[in-house]
Amino acid sequence: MTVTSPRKSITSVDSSALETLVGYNTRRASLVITEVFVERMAVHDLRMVEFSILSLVGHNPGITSRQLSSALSILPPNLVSLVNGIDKRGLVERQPHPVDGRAVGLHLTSAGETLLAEAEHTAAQLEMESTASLSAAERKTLIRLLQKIYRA
Amino acid sequence: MTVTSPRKSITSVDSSALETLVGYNTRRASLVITEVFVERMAVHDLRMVEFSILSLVGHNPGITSRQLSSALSILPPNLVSLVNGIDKRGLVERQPHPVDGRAVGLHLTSAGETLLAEAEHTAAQLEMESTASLSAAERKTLIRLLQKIYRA
DNA sequence: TATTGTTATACTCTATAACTATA
DNA sequence: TATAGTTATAGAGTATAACAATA
Repeated sequence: MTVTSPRKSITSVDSSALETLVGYNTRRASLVITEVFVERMAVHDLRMVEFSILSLVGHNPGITSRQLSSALSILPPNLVSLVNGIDKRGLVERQPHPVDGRAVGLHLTSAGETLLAEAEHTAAQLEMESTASLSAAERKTLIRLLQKIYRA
Repeated sequence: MTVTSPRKSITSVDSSALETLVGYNTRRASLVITEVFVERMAVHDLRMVEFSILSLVGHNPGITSRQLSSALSILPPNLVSLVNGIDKRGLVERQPHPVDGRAVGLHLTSAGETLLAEAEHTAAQLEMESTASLSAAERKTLIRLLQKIYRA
C-alpha cells in the first residue's frame, strides 16, 4: 500500500544549513550594512559606488578610469556614466594624463574635497552604527579575516 | 600669481581609506566567494538564489513562498519566476497548505532531494576553496562575527 | 481589513561587442 | 597589435502598484 506523508506547515524557518556557509553569512551581513549605508549617505546624494570612486580619486589624485575599474571591480563601460555624473556635479575634474595620451587623470575639485570629507565622516558613523554589536577588537578581526579572503 | 599644481600619474592604487570600512571589506569578500560559487554551481545549473531556495525547501518541507521571501530578503513578486523555474524543472512540488487556503506549501521532489544533496556537497567544497586562506578556527570566528551584524 | 500569491512594470546593476584614438 | 575610453545594448537583480482569492 502507498502511504502519503502528511503535509505539515512550518512555524519558524530553519536556515541552519545555509548558515554554515561563509558565503551566505557574508552576503547577509553585506545586505544589512549596505542598507544602512544607502540610508545615511542619501543626505550627500551619494550611492555606495559613487562614494567609493570619490574616495579613490581623493586619495589617488590623477587616477585613471581604468585604474578605478580594476580597483573596484567595475567594468569600464559601467564606469562611464558614473564618472560623468560626479563630473557634471562639479565634484571631479578630468585632466590630460601626463604621459599617456589615451588616458585621463581624475582629480577632486574643492567641492569634491569638501563633500568627500563630509561623506567619510558619515561613513565612519554609519559603520559604527551598523556594526554596533561588535567590539573594536572584533571589528578589527573581522576586517582582517575578510581581507584574507579577497586578497588570497 | 597662480601656481598650477603638477598633474602626476599614479602607479599603484591606494585603497587604504576604503579598507578601514567593514562594509567595503564585506562586499569585496562577498564578490570573491560569489564568483567561485557561480562557477562551481554551474554544473548543477543552479544560481546562488536557486540553491538557497532549494536548501530552505529541503530543510523546511511545506515552507511557503512568503516564508521564503522573508528568510532570503527577496520580495514576493521576484520569487514567483524563481519558484516557477525550479518547479518546471521538477525539483519542487506545490502542495495545498494544510491550514491556510491562500498559501501553498513547497516540497522537494526526489529529483530535488538528489540535486540538493549534490549541490550541498559542491557548496561545501567551494566554500573551503574560496576561504582556503582561513584556518577552521578563523572560518568559525568569521561566521560568528558576521552573524552578530545581521542578527543585531 | 489584512495577507498570500501573482501580474505588470520600472529602475538599477552587471555584462558583452564594437568603435576611436593613442601607444 | 594592444590599450584607454566610450557607445550601444542585453541580461540579471531589485523595487512598487495593483489585483484575485482567502483569512
